[in-house]
Amino acid sequence: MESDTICMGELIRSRKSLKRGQTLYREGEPFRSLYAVRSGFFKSNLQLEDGREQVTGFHMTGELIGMDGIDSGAYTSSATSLEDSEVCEVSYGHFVNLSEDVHCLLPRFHRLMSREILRVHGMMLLLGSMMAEERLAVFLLDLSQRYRINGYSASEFILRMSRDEISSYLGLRLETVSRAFSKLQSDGLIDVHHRQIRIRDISRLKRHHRSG
Amino acid sequence: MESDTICMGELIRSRKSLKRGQTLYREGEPFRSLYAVRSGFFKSNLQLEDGREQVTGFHMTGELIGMDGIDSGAYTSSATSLEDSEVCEVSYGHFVNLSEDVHCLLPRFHRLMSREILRVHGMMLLLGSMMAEERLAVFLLDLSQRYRINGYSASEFILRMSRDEISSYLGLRLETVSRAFSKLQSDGLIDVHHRQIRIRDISRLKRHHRSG
DNA sequence: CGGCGTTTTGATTTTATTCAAGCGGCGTGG
DNA sequence: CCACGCCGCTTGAATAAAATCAAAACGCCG
Repeated sequence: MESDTICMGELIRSRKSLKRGQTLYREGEPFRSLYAVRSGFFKSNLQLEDGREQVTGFHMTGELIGMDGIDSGAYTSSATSLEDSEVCEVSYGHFVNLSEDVHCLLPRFHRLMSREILRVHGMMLLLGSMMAEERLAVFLLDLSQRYRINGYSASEFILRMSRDEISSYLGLRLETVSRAFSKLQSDGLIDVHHRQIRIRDISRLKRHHRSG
Repeated sequence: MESDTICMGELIRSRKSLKRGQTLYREGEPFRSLYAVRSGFFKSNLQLEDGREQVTGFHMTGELIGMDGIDSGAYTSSATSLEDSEVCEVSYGHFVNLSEDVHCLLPRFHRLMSREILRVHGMMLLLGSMMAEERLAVFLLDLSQRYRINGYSASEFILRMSRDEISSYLGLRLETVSRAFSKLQSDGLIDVHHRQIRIRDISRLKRHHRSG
């Protein structure tokens, strides 16, 4: 095997650009690579035979996707870009080989997988025990925090996904999501104009998600 | 570091027995170990400040739990035995060291983490887009399959968990779960007597979960 | 300006929750 | 051994929440 730096180079070299709406990988395709989002925005979703769809996640810069393919060797979800995006393709085989030599990789990878488990456990809590408005409030707060982490405004941002995609992710119907947006606005917690969101009162929005 | 065999010995030596109702680890405790279930039955659950609880999983022989602690270094869920159980404690530190030498460990571990991600994505689908009876049908089919894998009957088994724990897991109320059990029974799909379950018509139960 | 896709809003129905009561097995103590 | 009370579960009736069906508003693009 070659030197670390070359391998490291290989690892991060293969970039891909995707136009809005393009699919990065599809449910059932053989799993070869993980993808680190460099810029842009993605959704992951599952399909049920009868046509029902479940959006399982939204992913932005700095996040790693494709880990669901490791178990069976085929992706179990599809990933689609919601705006022009760039990813870094990481060959899983290369990664495993490389991590034998480069010590710091493995713990980081494990933490990323663990974090995905946490996230989805949190989604179970949301889907299992929160009401519509609370779900939306938690969703907006989560987005807000992730934008902040990436250096964007935490209080003002543009939704990259449609109401329909939000509704699937939150286990609601499109109309219910729309009503919840309207309610949060009329309560003075947020401003909504189409996909433009402004959080007016973040602490009250957080409290919303306790007291219903 | 000592020889592989000694480490391997260490890795699997530390067994723990738990009586029914005992807690293996609690949300917030520092993360040190993963646990492989050797026998018995566990539940994992999250707590919300306001008292709401979400059961995030049920775990039986052969399954690995505790992976949610890797990211932050503290467990983010609690694990409780639902019957007298035995686990094998696996020090995460030891495991990582050992996996540098013993090649086969890492892929297996990654697959187990990946599998947990799959499982919970599936739960998102269930919680996000299925109705009460369908959720219960899917739950029973999943249990059935896991019992089969472990060499038990797939068509007759005893539930280790209460109606309340099932309802939390399925994002429903206890009463709704009870009604769903009764409905599946009156439809001739299953027999229920308290916690004793018999699946009468597995293929129809599977279809139930398509057509509602 | 007109048409299209997306979103919002309204009225109604369906589904699950809530509240309340009853059942039934099980263990305890008389 | 039986009666009692408790706990977990089931069932019923009323209520609340979200889904569904339907229509109107809005922004976008040609």
